[in-house]
Amino acid sequence: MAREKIEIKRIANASARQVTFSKRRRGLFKKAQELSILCEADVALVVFSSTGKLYDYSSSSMKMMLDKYILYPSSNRKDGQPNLEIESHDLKRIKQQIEDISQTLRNIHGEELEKLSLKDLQQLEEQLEAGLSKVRSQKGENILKEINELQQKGIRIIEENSKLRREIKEAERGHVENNDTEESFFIEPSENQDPQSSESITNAFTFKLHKSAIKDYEDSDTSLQLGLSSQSKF
Amino acid sequence: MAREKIEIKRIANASARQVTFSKRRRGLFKKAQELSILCEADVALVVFSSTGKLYDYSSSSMKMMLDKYILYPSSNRKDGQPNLEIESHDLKRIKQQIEDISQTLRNIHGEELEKLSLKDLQQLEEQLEAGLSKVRSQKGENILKEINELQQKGIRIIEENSKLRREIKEAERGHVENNDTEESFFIEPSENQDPQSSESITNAFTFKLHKSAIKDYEDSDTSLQLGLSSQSKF
DNA sequence: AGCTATTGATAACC
DNA sequence: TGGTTATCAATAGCT
Repeated sequence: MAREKIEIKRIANASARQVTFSKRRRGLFKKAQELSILCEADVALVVFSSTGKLYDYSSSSMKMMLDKYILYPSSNRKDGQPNLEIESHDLKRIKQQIEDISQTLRNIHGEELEKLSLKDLQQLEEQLEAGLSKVRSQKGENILKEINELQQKGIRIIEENSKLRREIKEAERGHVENNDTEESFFIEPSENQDPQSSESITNAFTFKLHKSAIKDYEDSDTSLQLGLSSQSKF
Repeated sequence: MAREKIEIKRIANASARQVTFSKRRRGLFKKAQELSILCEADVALVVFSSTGKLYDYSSSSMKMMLDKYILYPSSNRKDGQPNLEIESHDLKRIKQQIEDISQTLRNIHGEELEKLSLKDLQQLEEQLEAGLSKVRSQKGENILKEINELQQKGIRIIEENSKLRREIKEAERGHVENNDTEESFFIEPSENQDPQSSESITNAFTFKLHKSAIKDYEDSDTSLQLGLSSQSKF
């Protein structure tokens, strides 16, 4: 219904097809709505584009429509046979799939293993080993990352610390009356006059953690867990 | 689109409404089909007349369409909120279950670990270790059980063997013509006249397996895997 | 995303 | 329902 008559067959040109889809889809939905209003009909329309996108319309709730459709007596149908296996059939299959997967999951957690053959157990063991290996590897990466971040943070704090100490020295040399107004960061200058504890508590902790972490990580990937697993996500 | 323009609202006259329903319904179904053909779209259309009569069309099978619709990911929907209210009852729960299980399963197989926090990874590792431990334990039990069965079988065959040998001796003493009609079981009597190889090959294998299995199982639970994992279920 | 010449759908009538 | 026809609505090809 336009400049030229077109044959009803797949439109070859993809973009032309997309345009036509948009236009005709709108028209179809409009007509569906008009029918439902003019004639008091219940209309449900579901369209999937060739790319899988969903468009739907229902004069009432789609749930009600589908229930109505599914429950429509098969004897009154023109297409005769199968009607409400719609739910039973596929839902059953899906439920079965979930059941199977759940069983696998239980097995993975070491439950209900009695039902498995030795072959199954062997496969399961290999799966778990592979997964465990990957999990540990990822954990290792995360730990290294965390350590790195802590290290960077430590370096920044040390620099800050040195800077502050320099400022304090200068301050002590001259005007003592300014001591309290000077902004202090992490380290209270008056408590850091012992040269041997020249790092703040925070710094000391950071680096202790760093050193032992590196060491512990290299020969055991679990020793740090308690200390680090309570950290936030990153 | 006709002699006069009409307002889109319920047609008061019942018979006029019925006529319009027939005509427009046909038009709607035609357009639905054209859309599906022209644009390679999947279209499903369900119409109930005001009297409750059902008319439906689907470019593919209606069952397939509705499944597709019901399982359409809620996140991709345009109508936003309570999307698949169709989700009759369990469907929502089932979908959620599938999501959860799939995610867990992927994690267990060591996929998509990047999204997990160190804490999550730690928990996952512990889960996998626990599961692995149980799987190995069960595998050990199964191995012992299989060994036991093989052992019992071996004993039975040895007894059978002895019995057969006794019968052969008796047969040799008397009527030799009966030799071929006698049923032989696992062991061909004529090939077992050497007293030192008095067990059949099957028996020998069984007991070799048994001995080494017990030994190997006690200090390593993997050495037997290749040999036994190809056995049938039991 | 608009425009418009055409085709297609259909309201009123039979 | 089914058919006819004057109109209105949808849209194909362009821009």
